[in-house]
Amino acid sequence: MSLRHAVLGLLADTSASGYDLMKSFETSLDHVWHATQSQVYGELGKLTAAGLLEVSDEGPRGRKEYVVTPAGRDELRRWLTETEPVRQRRNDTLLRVFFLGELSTQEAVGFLEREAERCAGERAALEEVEKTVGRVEPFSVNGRLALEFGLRLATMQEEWARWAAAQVGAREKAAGAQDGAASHDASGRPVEPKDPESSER
Amino acid sequence: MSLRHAVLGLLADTSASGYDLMKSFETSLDHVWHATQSQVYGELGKLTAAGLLEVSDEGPRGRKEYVVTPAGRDELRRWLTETEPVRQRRNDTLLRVFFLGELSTQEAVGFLEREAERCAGERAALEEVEKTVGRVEPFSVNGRLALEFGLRLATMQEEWARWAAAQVGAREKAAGAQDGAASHDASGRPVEPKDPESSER
DNA sequence: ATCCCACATTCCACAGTTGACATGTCAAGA
DNA sequence: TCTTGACATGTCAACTGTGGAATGTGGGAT
Repeated sequence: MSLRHAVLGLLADTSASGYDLMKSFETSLDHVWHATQSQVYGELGKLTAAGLLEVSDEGPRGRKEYVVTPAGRDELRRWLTETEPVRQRRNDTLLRVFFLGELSTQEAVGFLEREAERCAGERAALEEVEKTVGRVEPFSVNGRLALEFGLRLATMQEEWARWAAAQVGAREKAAGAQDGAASHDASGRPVEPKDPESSER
Repeated sequence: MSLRHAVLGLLADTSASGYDLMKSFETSLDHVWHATQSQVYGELGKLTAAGLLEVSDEGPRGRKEYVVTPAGRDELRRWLTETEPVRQRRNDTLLRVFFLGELSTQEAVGFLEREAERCAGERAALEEVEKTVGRVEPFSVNGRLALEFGLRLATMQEEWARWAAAQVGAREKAAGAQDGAASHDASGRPVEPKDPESSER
């Protein structure tokens, strides 16, 4: 559902072609709202049919320039002010954490350490973006908010993964001769207590 | 794709019926891997047809008890050790952050403050779980790792949202008589710089 | 005996996502 | 002139996800 709003939002200030929008999705929004060609062109058609967009111009090569209609602008505002963000309900890494008991402690620690390294790499990349942005041009004010989120998230995840690796590694030491038993909880089931929310927005 | 692995993982230690699995998804895994009835029963059929599960028992009311086959166990291990977690590529909240410029500063601050309150509530709920778990029964060792992740995530998100609200609010003050201009960057487009990664795993 | 709720399974129509495929045009460079 | 890569659009089939609906059974309480 938010694809339509992403398209409306991108067009809110500047009209653009489908191809331009694709570029925006690839460069700026890829990790905030990934969208494929099929989706974007499909959505443009739907939004136009629904009267939320209109074709403002046509150029060479079949180019169509889209602009938001007043109805489209209203819909964008309605979405922003009257609906709640949809929370994410799936997290592949955490799913795997639940089943780490299927692995040896060494393998489990390895998984968590790889995760930490991946996050460290991501944090470094974001820090690089932060530097570039500071030097090159006035950064989008809202883009900077999102960048900070990404930085804090990467940092948090890295720290958690390192902590988790240390926890799992420490269990091996404490378990000593009871390695097999210590990899599982009392019932051997990792799913018995109420699961913590790990939803991400 | 990970639904199949979630099912395999849940069955790895204890055989269960489709209905039991549904309960596990609802209670323990709902925020780690949400799954619907259609999906679970559908997947059970596919996994059984593929030889990764088998029906070990049948009971009253058409009950079928499923157990993982050796091939199923191998597939679970392969997934855990040979594939990387799929990263999330969409985040509704951050998408909205990109378009906060469409709102008044007051509205934008309101959005961020509501977000912070939601996260605070989530953190409180997780802390409650943490306490309950400490008192009631031995908590799954891996479940506790996930719980800690959820806590850190909620905390990080709350702090970020409060920071962001303060940033946006401070811009209003600094802008003073230039309120309209200050809500946008130089070009009025929130998407120009390379977007920070906000992917969540 | 009857009722009701939990146990238990199967199925549906629709929407969203993926990862391409396909075709055509323009403009710059060789 | 020809080539090539970017510009530009549209479409497809398969899969996943959603939010139910539907049907039937067992067992405990009244």
